[in-house]
Amino acid sequence: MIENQFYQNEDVCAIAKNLIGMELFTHFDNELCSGFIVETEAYAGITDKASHAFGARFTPRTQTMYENGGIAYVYLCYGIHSLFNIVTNKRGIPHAVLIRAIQPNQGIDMMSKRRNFPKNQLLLGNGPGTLTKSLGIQLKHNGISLNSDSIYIKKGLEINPDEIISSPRVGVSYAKEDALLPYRFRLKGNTYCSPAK
DNA sequence: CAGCAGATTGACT
DNA sequence: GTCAATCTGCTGC
Repeated sequence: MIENQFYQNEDVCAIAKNLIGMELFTHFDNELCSGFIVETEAYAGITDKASHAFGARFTPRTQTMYENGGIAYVYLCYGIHSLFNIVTNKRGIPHAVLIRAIQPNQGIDMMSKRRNFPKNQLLLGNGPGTLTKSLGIQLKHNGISLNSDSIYIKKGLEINPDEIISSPRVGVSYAKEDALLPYRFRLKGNTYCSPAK
């Protein structure tokens, strides 16, 4: 089990990187499912324009991000898709790591069932909206502890730091401000990563 | 209070 | 490649 101290580190990017290769478990309705995290994205709260907490915005929806690290932040995007985030840092600092893709490991039958048996298993976890559906994560799990019986994370694959690719959203001079925006981390050569945008 | 954009996905042209 | 589905929260009237 991962200690709360890990989640409450102030370096959200380091956490996003360390989460690569870890195994995410869900235990709902007596069904155990898990997958290795192969792609994450760090959201550095108030300095990240893409974050809902940019500019220290505080709404009923985002208040979960302001809690202590180590809980889940499940957000409904476009009214349809649940996005699963891991809240990091300490209370009052809205940092989070979005899980963008997983590689299914345990309970694949159950995940397939939830997704209505897709032909390709890659589809089970190759996007932030699809992995939540496969694992059974729903809006009502917003704010749940990541050390609970329902959702928890363990050390999974041993990852060589060389195998983790980080991709800043931009790398050019015309957008200095945006150069600090979301850091994406992915497992090199892993086919389960989400579609690049 | 009406209108719009967005951390997305999947079905259809 | 294009577009609808559909919710939250911001902006402007």
